Amino acid sequence: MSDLPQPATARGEVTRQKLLAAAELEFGERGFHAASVSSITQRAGVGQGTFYLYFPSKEDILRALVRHMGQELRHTLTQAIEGIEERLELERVGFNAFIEFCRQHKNLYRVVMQAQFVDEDIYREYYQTLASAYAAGLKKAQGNGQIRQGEAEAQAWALMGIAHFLGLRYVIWEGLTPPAEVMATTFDFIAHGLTPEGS
Amino acid sequence: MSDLPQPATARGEVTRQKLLAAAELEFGERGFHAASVSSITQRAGVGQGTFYLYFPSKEDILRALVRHMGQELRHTLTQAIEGIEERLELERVGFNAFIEFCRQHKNLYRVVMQAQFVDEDIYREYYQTLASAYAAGLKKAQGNGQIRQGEAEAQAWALMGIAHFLGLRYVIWEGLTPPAEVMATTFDFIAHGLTPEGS
Amino acid sequence: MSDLPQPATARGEVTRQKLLAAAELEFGERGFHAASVSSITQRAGVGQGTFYLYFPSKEDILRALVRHMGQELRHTLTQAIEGIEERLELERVGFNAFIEFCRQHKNLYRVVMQAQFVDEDIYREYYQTLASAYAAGLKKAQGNGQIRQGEAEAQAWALMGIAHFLGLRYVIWEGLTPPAEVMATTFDFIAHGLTPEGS
Amino acid sequence: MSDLPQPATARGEVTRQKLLAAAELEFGERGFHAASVSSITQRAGVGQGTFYLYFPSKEDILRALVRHMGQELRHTLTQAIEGIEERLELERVGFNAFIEFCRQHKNLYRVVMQAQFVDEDIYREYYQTLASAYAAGLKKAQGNGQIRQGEAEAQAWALMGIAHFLGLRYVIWEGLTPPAEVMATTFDFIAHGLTPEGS
DNA sequence: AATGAATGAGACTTCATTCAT
DNA sequence: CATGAATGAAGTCTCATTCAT
Repeated sequence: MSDLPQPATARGEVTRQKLLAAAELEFGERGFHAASVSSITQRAGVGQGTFYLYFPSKEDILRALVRHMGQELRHTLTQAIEGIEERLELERVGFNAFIEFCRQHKNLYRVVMQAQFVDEDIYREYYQTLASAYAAGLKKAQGNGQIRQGEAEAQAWALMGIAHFLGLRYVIWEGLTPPAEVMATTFDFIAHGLTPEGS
Repeated sequence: MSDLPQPATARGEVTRQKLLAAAELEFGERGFHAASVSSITQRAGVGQGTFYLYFPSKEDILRALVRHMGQELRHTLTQAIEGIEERLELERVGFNAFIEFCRQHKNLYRVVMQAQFVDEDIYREYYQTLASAYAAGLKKAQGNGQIRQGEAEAQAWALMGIAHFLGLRYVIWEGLTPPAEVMATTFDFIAHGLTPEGS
Repeated sequence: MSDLPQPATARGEVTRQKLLAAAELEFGERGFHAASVSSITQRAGVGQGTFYLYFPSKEDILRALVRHMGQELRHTLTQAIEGIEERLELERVGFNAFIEFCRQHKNLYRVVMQAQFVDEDIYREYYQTLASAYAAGLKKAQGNGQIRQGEAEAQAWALMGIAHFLGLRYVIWEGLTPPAEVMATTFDFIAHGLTPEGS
Repeated sequence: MSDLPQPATARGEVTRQKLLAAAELEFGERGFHAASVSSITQRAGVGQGTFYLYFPSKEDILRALVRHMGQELRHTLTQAIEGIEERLELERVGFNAFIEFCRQHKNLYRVVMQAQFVDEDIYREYYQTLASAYAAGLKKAQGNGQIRQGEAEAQAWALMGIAHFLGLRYVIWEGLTPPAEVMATTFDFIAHGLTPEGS
């Protein structure tokens, strides 16, 4: 019937980006249900009808947004840790990069959490994609003897949980980079938690 | 208008509990917005109007529910760890108790997360109350030399993050108690992360 | 089926009066629709169900109230003018009595006006009963040559209009007895308007 | 949320007028509370949601309607009496114009009276605006020696009361222009009531 | 490619009334 | 005589989506 809209023009792409940016703000501030399509289009500075030229429905823009933010996050982390051999150093840098990402995307948590009630799959995909990459790296580090042996999947989710909760507590709620002692204690915890027995 | 409705009879209390239980199911399955008051009352087996005899609004029953579940969780954990002196043992038992609580309250995560978009305060209160109690225990254990020194608050949030994410990944999403290796790896991580330098 | 309730006991009559008094306040303050039966019973200090022991419906208590207030008003006016022979003097006294009645029944206007939308007949009855008695008196005064000849009905409604609007403007809206000059001007107007040609 | 809806297109203005006209009929026939928004939109021949494009709430359309009818009435009266120098002649013409206005706006009384229970201010404004203009004219006529000295405000409200009650009794309730004798008696009353002592 | 007026389904909430106690 | 918990009909208002321009 109606093909999924994928405007090819540059002008169209600009409009699409404006809508995504507006949606991020609206979903973050008001939540998915309270954010109306009209508030999104107003913020984007386009007409209400224009929305449906780019997204088939309000749910779809949330899906697109979660995928987009997931990609950005993974891209940022990948860039940050590129070339780092030492695994614990990599963890530290990755953690810092995540915190910084949160600082620049205050709406990340709320957008992703809302997705759960709109499309459970997209929500799981967001975390699972992250976790798979994370676990793969840890598995390799286990192979190198850089970190403690064990279920890499479990380590990945545990580390994600730590980052998530500290990000929530300090960055999202208080708008701070976590204080130095918090960071120190956290790394102390992670480092000893991961360091192999004999080292 | 704004009289807090509180029918105090025994019959009334039964009705209130039925509504809370129905709301937990509805909010868990459908999410706050998709769950209609009428679906809650139908599930509770009472008339629509009855709802408003016990809760001033749909938002209020969510608030009540989050507080209720928070209390139940804290009560369960407190019971589980009662009398345990050794801190790492306490962590293990507490963690297991949390996992078990998740298994019995599959809607916990979804209910609590929804609260964020209805009443941010109640959402924060849920975690902060948990974290404060957790941090207090850790502080004491640091004093005893049972665990590594550091910012107890940071340790608490990190440990909560680990439990939360493993609960999400294994219990909520897959309906399992985490496999033995996962538990083993996780505790290995926690134990070494917390154990003091010299031990 | 259910006979119109007419409790014979003294205790019952007390309750009925409490309900009528409460209804007068509620209908006056909030208007018929905004006034709930439960607010009336609360104010009367009786249970909600008790209401229906005395009045078949919310509309019925308004009907009863309008009839009641109409009777009181007519009774008050009748008492006030009793024995006065001179018609203009009677008008003055009656007018003053009406103003005083308004002062003591601030809700009169609002209660009566609401009746119009609940039961047009009771509303008309209120004014027509008043007007008939008024016109009869004027007719007689015309016969005596005390006032100008003419359609007594028209005179009655005109005089009622004057009293009503001055009562609204000064008593109901401002809570005052109309200032002396206002009263003087008004009577000047009425007196000359009614005095027969030759006098 | 609270943007005042004001579609400015010509098509929009037509829709707005249709809604106002429909509301006048509905409020007049059924009263404010019994008149549902959906009955108004049905009568106007538009969709239910369209209502809220033009009026923020059901209360607001009543406010707009009362203001609108007040303006129309004042405009009609102003036109009718334009250029008339002799004050008593002006009163007669104005009175007739008012009666004619009532005949063409059978819902005027009911619409205005309802306003009292929705927004007391708009109700008072309606009468006060009328009364101020009326009193100003009377004051001037007093200055010219055309009418009896006195509190012009009191005269204005008395005259408004007369017109209102005769309009109610004959036009609104019976659908008639008041019979000739009624008009004659009324003017006789007014004329003598206003004519200065010595004339 | 863009617009924004129009739509109508659907949800929360209130409240008159009933009835078992 | 009195009560108050329970009911369910009904109404206001929001908002995603469509379509003619």
